[in-house]
Amino acid sequence: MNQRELQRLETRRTLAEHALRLFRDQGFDETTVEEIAAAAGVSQRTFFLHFPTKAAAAFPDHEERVLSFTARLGVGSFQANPLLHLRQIMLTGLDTTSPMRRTRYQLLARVSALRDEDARTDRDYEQVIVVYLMQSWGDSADVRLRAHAVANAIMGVVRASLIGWGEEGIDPQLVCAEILQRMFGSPFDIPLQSMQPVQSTSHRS
Amino acid sequence: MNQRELQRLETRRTLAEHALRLFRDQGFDETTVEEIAAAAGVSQRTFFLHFPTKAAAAFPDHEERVLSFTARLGVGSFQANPLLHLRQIMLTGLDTTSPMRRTRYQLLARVSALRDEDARTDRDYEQVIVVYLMQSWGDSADVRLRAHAVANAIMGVVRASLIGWGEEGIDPQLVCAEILQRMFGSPFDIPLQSMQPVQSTSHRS
DNA sequence: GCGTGTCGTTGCACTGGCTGCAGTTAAACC
DNA sequence: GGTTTAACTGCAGCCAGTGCAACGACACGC
Repeated sequence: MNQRELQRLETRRTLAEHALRLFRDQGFDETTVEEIAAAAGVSQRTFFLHFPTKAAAAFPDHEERVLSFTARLGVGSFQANPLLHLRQIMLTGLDTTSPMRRTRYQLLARVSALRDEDARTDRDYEQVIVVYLMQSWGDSADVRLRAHAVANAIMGVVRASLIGWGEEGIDPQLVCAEILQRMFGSPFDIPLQSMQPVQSTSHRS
Repeated sequence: MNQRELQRLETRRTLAEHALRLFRDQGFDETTVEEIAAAAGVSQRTFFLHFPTKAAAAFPDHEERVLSFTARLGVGSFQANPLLHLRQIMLTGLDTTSPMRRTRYQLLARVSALRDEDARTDRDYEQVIVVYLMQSWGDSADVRLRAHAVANAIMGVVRASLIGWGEEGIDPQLVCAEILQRMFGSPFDIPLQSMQPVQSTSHRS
């Protein structure tokens, strides 16, 4: 690794660190980019060379996490049961060891601008999931829509679990595993394209 | 209705109309608030008296839709099967008759700033759904989390259906009904709080 | 009708996120 | 050692969004 690349990464890391700290200590709206840059010892212009928006500094590892997710999912390889595999990968991605991630999700509960950013990053995961599912399910407008629906549903569960983790410390893996199990276990573990329409609505009172 | 209120509503309607038209014709980023206001014959300052952000002008009926949704859901009344009732209300809310709504969802597919705004409005629905579900399921941190998860999952399906409608004209009611049926029909139609953890992962290949 | 208060609207000045551009410095390369 | 490259900087500027003081027309009580 170059000295240049090293310095660049260090600057980025420092910016993200101070950004999260300032957001937590004095609030998102009350923190200016100028302040973050000053705290990190660089100019405001440099901040925007590293992050496209102020909120993006709170998610500095987003890109590599998406890449890691894509790799672990094994887009390009084939699975006997893609949804089961997907659930497994989603769950193993929920590491609860990093205090920085915890701080981030605690902030999420309070700062709407960060929830916006979080929702934005989720769209990248959604795209990966859709591509992955369509490898197994086929390539049509109908299948694409189902893939989007399933991806949205899964990520909704994950998001709720993570916010619950930030707010109340509930282990996201446990609750997420249980709910996904119920959604995936049946009937979601068969390819949706092979499903027949359901007529009657049988349910208990 | 006052002449004043009438004029105010008319101004708001005109602003929203020109905003959507300009977004569609020349792009979101290429349209300034100044332009929208000028097209509607008012000042830029007035625009921000009617809408908090530029993007919000693309969703002028959001607040009343949430109120209508809340009313139709009957928050405050009790249902034998709340999830079944919720699904019904969500489906009847998917009216596909308004060309303006169609335009909006076509724009959603292209303009990320509007997807952000859409995600933001969805959080209001989520809140309503959570309150509604907790009336039936009880009031604890665990139940709240499950309610959020379910709400996110449902709205994910609805959102995907609506985008599919905008992009490819697929009837959102049909596909949404089918997928929600599969998620709700079983096992989601029993209160989650009464569910037992699931141990084994039985699935077909 | 008439005064008074309310309210939709306006202009202005200002903050702050974000960008384009031209330039400096120091590491990297040959 | 000279050239190229790239991280960083300063500056000027655009645009979204806000606070404030004011204006004018409508509403309302008398």
